[in-house]
Amino acid sequence: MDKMQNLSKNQQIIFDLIDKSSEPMKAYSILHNVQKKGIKAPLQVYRALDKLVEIGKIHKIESRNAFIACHNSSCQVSKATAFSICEICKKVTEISSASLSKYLTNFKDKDGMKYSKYNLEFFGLCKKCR
Amino acid sequence: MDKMQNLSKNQQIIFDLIDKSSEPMKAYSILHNVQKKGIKAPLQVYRALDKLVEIGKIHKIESRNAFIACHNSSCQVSKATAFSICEICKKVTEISSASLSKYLTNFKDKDGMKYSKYNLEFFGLCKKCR
DNA sequence: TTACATAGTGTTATAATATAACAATTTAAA
DNA sequence: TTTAAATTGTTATATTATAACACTATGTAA
Ligand SMILES: [Zn+2]
Ligand SMILES: [Zn+2]
Ligand SMILES: [Zn+2]
Ligand SMILES: [Zn+2]
Repeated sequence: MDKMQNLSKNQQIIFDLIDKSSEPMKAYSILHNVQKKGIKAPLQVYRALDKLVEIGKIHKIESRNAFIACHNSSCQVSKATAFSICEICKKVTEISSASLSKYLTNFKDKDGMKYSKYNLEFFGLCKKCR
Repeated sequence: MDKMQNLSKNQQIIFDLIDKSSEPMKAYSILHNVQKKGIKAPLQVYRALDKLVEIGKIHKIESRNAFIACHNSSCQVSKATAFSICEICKKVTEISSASLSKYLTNFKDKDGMKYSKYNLEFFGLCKKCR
């Protein structure tokens, strides 16, 4: 539930790698980078990724099949995520906007349904690429 | 730009199938269903899907790798999409909310950046599954 | 009409992403 | 300490998506 829990060996290795990376990392690129540390099979990577996503240490960028570390302390453990994605340089940034998360968390559809979770991906050109 | 343009043979076959479906369809399930109509290879499916997405006749549900027909005449040609997804029955519905699309289309991040496109996926339980 | 450009098709092969199944080991509680 | 839950290791396989190349249809403009 919180992000303080201890990670297992593989989880820690993979989290450290993603956390250091300046860009979202793909599963097989992660695999490549941790083979020298003894993680040899895709499944070992995917299992760690699943857990890290579940506890909110990382997020999956669905449109890119890639993973980034969460740097947003207020993000509700992977339950409410928003990202900006540059269509040229592919830079991905987690958006941390109280008003946006408030708006979406409270959003009700036509039937009055409220949602327990959302993922939002914005696309455009980043500062550098404009 | 508009949705009125003529579709090619393969595009029409694949659009008709997705449009008739009550749920999002996956590429290889589509392939399976159109083989009797002469579409034999994955690439034929993916090319049609790419085009249909581009012109806004269908949308890709990124978290599911599946495709649904657009039934939202006001949706800005795949540039601004929102869906609700039931986590039990997997039912997916395109959300058509003027206030939501207005809010997101006008959303500016901390640096004042406005985005040209977004995709939002809400998760929860649908009416039936609650 | 002809020439040209653009979009679409068919095909084979292969790349990239992700999970199934099973056995063993470690860790955390009761 | 015993038991349950989580994690690991491993092999094999399933699923999703693209590369490369040759050919065909369609629209447009001289
Ligand atoms: Zn986060
Ligand atoms: Zn950029
Ligand atoms: Zn739509
Ligand atoms: Zn449901």
